[in-house]
Amino acid sequence: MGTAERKEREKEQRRLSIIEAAEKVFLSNGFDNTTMDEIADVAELSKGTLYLYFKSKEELFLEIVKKGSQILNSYFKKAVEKEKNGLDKVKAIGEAFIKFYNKHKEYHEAMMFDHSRLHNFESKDVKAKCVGKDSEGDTIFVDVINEGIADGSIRKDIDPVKTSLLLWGQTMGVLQLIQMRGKSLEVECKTKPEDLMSYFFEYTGHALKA
Amino acid sequence: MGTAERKEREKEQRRLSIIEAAEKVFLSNGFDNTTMDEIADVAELSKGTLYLYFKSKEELFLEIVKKGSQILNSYFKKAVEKEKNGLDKVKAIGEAFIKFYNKHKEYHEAMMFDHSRLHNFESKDVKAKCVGKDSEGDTIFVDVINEGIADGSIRKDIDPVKTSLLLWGQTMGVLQLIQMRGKSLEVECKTKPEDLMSYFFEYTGHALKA
DNA sequence: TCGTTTACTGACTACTGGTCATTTCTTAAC
DNA sequence: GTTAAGAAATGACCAGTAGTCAGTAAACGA
Repeated sequence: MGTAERKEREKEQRRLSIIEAAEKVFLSNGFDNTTMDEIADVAELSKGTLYLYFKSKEELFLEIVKKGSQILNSYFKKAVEKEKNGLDKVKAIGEAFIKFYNKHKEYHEAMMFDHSRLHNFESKDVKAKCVGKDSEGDTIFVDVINEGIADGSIRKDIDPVKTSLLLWGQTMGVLQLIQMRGKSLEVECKTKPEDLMSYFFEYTGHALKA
Repeated sequence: MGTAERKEREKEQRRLSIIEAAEKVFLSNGFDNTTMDEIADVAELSKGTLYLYFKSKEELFLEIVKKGSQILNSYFKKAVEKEKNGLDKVKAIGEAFIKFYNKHKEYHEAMMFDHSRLHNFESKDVKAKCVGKDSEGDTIFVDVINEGIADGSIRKDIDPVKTSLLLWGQTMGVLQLIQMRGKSLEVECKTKPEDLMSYFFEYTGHALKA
């Protein structure tokens, strides 16, 4: 009989509905201003039940980070398809990042938060990506750089792995700077976030091109 | 009579001793794992007293961040003195950052934490620095880049202000990546943190040099 | 129908940032 | 030396919240 299977499905369904509820609350209120009781309310369950499905508040939060990084990843894949040479693909990835940042600011914020606070946790998707691998084991960044070296659009004396690490770190850093100093940038430096970003692309292009 | 002055001094002294106690606890346990009671214990005062001198736990924490960024600043100043041309000074600043990171990991961590979590607070020293100004109003980064352009060591078509913002953001980002992925870097990418950093310098040199 | 397993509940605990009425100490005038 | 006013410090207390667990309800199989 399919009872066991049905139960399995229902359990998974419940799990997903908790994540959905958590997503709503976390993304609109942030980690610190979200209570487990609130999530339980939205999920129409008691707090205790949440702990049957997730070990802790942080673990539940990580599910949202994971979703965000999956979305980001799909942006990357789409961006790469359109371009012909390696260097353009690198730029397209950068632009995809910005697009993601603009369309999903809440996800981005959650991912940043995770990045800087929840060290102790394992989030394969996010962790792996900055290392050049996404959740499916692809090495988008490294591949694209290698492609660029092969097709002559990227200079030959760079190290693909190190460079992909660098680009990831740099992009995160610059975005973080923009996110936090947005207003003071304009006031104190007369620099619009978009301008700084496109300057960053230009700079990176210059650093990589053959 | 000097009573008032003496009281003033004593008050300042108390303030400093609270900061000192807070520093010990924050730097060894981190923000989240530190309680105000613990700080009060170390300072040999009651918790209530802490709140006579500091508005909140976060404000007290910011004092530590401030100290860190003052130390960092002194590293920068020293680094710049030694070098002759602009590009070398930029590199020296980068190396100073690493030196600071290695010698004062706990401060660096505190500063990172502040950066990513305590948005709402004003920490002039830190905030201003990434914008090219330190607490005394100097614009070390921008100055150094301008110097490099003038002496011909840095290419003329870069924007000093935007570039200094970029370099700051990038450096923070790369360091953050190293700090968080230290072990997995070596395992998954066969890349030592130091190697990645020196590669970063090389890369930056290439991007800036005339 | 009934015993058993599974899912769920919500009152409870432990902890902690922040408050404030009360106590203790200091000072200066008499 | 005494005392009253003011300053400094205290710690019991409050409110909020992550996480627990004994107990209840529902689903199931016999």
